Amino acid sequence: MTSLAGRCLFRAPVRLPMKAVVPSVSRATARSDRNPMAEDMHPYRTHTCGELRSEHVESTVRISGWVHRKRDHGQLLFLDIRDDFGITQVVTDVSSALFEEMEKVRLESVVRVTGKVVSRSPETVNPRLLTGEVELRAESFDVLAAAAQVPLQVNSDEDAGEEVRLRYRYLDLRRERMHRNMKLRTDVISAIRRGMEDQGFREFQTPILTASSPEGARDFLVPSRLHPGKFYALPQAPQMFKQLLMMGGFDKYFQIAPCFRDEASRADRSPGEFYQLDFEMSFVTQDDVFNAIEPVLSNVFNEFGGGRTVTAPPYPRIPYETAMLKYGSDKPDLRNPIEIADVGEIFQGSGFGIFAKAVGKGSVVRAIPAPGAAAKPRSFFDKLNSWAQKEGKPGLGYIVYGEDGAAKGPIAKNLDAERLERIKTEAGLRNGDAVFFVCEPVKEAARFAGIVRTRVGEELEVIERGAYKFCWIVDFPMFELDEETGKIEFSHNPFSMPQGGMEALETQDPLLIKAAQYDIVCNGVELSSGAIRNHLPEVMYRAFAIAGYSAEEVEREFSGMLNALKYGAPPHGGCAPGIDRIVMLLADEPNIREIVAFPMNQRAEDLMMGAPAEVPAERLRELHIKLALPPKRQDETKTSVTG
RNA sequence: GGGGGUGUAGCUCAGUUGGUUAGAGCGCUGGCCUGUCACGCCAGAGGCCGCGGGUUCGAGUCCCGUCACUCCCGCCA
Repeated sequence: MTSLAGRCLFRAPVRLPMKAVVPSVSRATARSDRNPMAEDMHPYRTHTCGELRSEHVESTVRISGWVHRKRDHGQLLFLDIRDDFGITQVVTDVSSALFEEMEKVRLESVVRVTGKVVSRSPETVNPRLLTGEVELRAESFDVLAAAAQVPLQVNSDEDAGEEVRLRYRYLDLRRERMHRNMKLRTDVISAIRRGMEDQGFREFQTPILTASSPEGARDFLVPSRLHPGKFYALPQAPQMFKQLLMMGGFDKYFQIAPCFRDEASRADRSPGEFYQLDFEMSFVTQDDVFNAIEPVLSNVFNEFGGGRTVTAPPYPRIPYETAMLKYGSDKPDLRNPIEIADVGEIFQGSGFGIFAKAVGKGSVVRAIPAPGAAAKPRSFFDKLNSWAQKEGKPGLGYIVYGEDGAAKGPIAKNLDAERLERIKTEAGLRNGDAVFFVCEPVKEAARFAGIVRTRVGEELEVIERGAYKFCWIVDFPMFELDEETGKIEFSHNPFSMPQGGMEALETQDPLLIKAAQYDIVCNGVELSSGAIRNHLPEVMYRAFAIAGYSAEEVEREFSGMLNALKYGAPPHGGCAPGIDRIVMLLADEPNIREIVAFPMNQRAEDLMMGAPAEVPAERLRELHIKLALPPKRQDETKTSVTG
């Protein structure tokens, strides 16, 4: 925390119209000593608003900044002047000719104050300000840029509505929280760059105007003036380019890569565009990839995580199937100590008919331990039961194991002692714990047990705070069955190497083949997915054939990539953690827009710049585009263009 | 595309069972105040209660529609 503040304070800003942003104290002092109201003083400032200390007392200085707050005592006036570096209190009184003008100035106006630094009397020192030991007695005052009444209060923590915040983002960015978040973001990104470069990665740029990719999300299209009827696409990720760089013989690539997807937004998913730490390495195994990125992430999280504990490398590696069973999710939050157990077999042929019958029909039973919940009142269990009913379930059965070891509850009555003991063992329960049950077909059982695990963890407050818990989810299935069409599809990235290579593709049940595909997860947030890539064209053809693509189709869709593979591609792999989500975790913000300077709103509109926007008919003509708008609103139909 | 929440002063919000002139804090304007640091005190301006329709003697409040913002599902290889 303190290192952060220090960094912000003394970092050299880029956009300031002078050489020495934080001029040496002695120089500034010496100058003003020669000529107190120095004409050769910098036109805007000799010091920043976060800089003045006791040692500056008696020197004449100049600061510029925004009027953060006014305290008008009638005969005595305080102005807090704010800039990127801090706040300095300026004082004047009625004996000064400046008093009237300073009293009138509106909040958020940009002003310049020249005057003498004076020390504050001990009882008026403000320990919460970096500059709180001193204040500036104004000897000259100018409004450099007057502010209109602001639509949101910069000097307040009170949350403004998001629409207002986005429309006036430049004001929102002045506020402390956004200012802190944006500085964190830039600092995190430069730390990541340093970390990657230290590991021997080189940063490359890849095209922004590229070809539409047939798989995955919808892409944004860019019309071509020179090629009527043809479109570029913005990259959803530089996936193919980074692989092509490997084939170009570069050993280790990375990029803070902009990615564009025309998909709906979520709180943790920004609409339109986001950034990935995209990287790729040649001649590597999965372990090599993990070993390369784990220290970079751990270092960044240790440096900027505000003292929270961080998983030390190597991170736990959890097979996909295990994750679905034990956590009911492929992005488990390991801060929650609860682990789900599979107990369907124990209910088979038991006296608890509902579960016994369902298991006979192929359902499974998952046990979700509730540590210490035996001490909870009946209402606790009732509350969870009615919550489950609201989620569309018949209810949420449970057994309570009392401190004396006796099993209680409606289900317990129908189970014999041996089964009750086996459940206790299988689910890792102790006396004083309770356990909830989910009985559903396997996929739904995993999903819902995962939700119950989270809910129970929250209710019992057993989720560890102050920690970043990382893990890898590995061994994703290569293919999956589309439930509607019954067809086999790639379950993730079609360019991943199937585990077992060609032999596996030719001899195994496709649905049992695992891919060399992995996700990195932190605190239940999926940071990225990655893979060891398929670098062999014949294996690629075979994999696509299983997913129902003919060789011709593959060649048509992926010709650039396939051709490159035919000229000797190194075995390679990589990963692409999301920068925005990393910063979100570090800033402890629940919404991704809080860590993006100029985000679009949920409907992918930029309210400040007015994007997207209609364009003049002339531009459309030039692009050979004719609009065919939906006949929804009358005022919109007018804009359709012929030509 | 679907579901939930919200929409009242420049900003954040309150507004009871449908009942007189719609309130508060901050900001804004004016007045008082020489040591505050979220300064304090007094006064004032500021409202198409998102918009349209309906029910009613009467609607910020109830109903229908619509728009906007937001959260979630679908989607995001």
